[in-house]
Amino acid sequence: MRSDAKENYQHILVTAHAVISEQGADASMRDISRKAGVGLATLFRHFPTREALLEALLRSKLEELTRKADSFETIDSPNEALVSWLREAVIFVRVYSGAVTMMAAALSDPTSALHASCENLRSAGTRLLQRAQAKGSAEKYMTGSDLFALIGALGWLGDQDAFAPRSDYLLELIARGILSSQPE
Amino acid sequence: MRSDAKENYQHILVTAHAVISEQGADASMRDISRKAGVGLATLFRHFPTREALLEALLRSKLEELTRKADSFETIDSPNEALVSWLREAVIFVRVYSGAVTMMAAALSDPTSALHASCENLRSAGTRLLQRAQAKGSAEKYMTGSDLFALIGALGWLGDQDAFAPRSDYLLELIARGILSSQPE
DNA sequence: ACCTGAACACCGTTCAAGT
DNA sequence: ACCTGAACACCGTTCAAGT
Repeated sequence: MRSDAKENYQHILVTAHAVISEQGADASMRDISRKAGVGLATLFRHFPTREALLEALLRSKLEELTRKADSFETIDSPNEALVSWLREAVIFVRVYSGAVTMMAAALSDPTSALHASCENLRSAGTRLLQRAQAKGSAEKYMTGSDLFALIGALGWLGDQDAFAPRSDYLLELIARGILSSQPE
Repeated sequence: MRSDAKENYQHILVTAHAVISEQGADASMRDISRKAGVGLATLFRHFPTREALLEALLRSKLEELTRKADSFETIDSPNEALVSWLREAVIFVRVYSGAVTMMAAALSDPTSALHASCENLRSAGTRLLQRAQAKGSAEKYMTGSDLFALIGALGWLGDQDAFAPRSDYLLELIARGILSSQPE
């Protein structure tokens, strides 16, 4: 990549973070390019889709969350490990309002630039869930996709002004639903 | 209203239902007006906002759901009454994809044409919740807004292709979270 | 190799002009 | 009283032309 292109790339990322933080994941691409002081076509060559831009913005944080899932496996209580990671995941998907809906769409669209990242997140959670099913009290019919779905639902709650103040309480309520399996 | 205006009004509603069923609650207003064979300005005079159009489309079903909440109060088990109505409510908010997000926004916007209808839905659910808290095992710190929030979250799940097939299972899981209060 | 402005086909909103 | 076409300021996408 030529050095002017590299500068543009970085500058677009910084500006995009600022704009999307303020306006949400469906912010105007034109607006981002204007505020980055770059031609609109330049933005689209670096990031051919909105998903590609979001993926670049989220990549490092997604990897961090995946690593965290691994490290949480060392927590004594499998139940507590699962719920603690769920809390972290819900905080993460709320970085940008509307991001979680885009991530959910990416899961069922293999051509999305966000698809692989979301798959990784799902499989990271799956390991914690399976441990809590084997050695804890997690619902035994639940899948990694279900866990992702609940992260999504809680993220959506946090995006709604009317519900955001109660999202922590509702996370704990849903956690009780997850952990309600009876020992045999 | 002049008779030609009345005809337009009805015809717009029928067409809007068809278009929004297919494309979701964020379908193009221009597209609706074109398919209704009516000037775009005519659509906007009858329904000054998208919310007003949605409200007109949902009104009768919303009233039906409110009545159903009343009749469910006669069900013996307060827990079962609450969860049965929750199931009905989740089915209802899924009539149009994206409708539930619009309803959530309407709750915290008193100027929205949908605001009153959503308030009514919330208070209908609140009565069933309070009965299940007093005589059943519903979470005692839960509010009517929380119940609406969970309906919204489950509706959102149903709007996502990746999660829709599991939304019934996840409803029952969340229902367990709601009913997990221990008798004292 | 990289960037840009302009064109294209859309969108919601508004309003002067028609019947 | 009611309707309409056109204008306005947007949007994402594409592409010929510039350096």
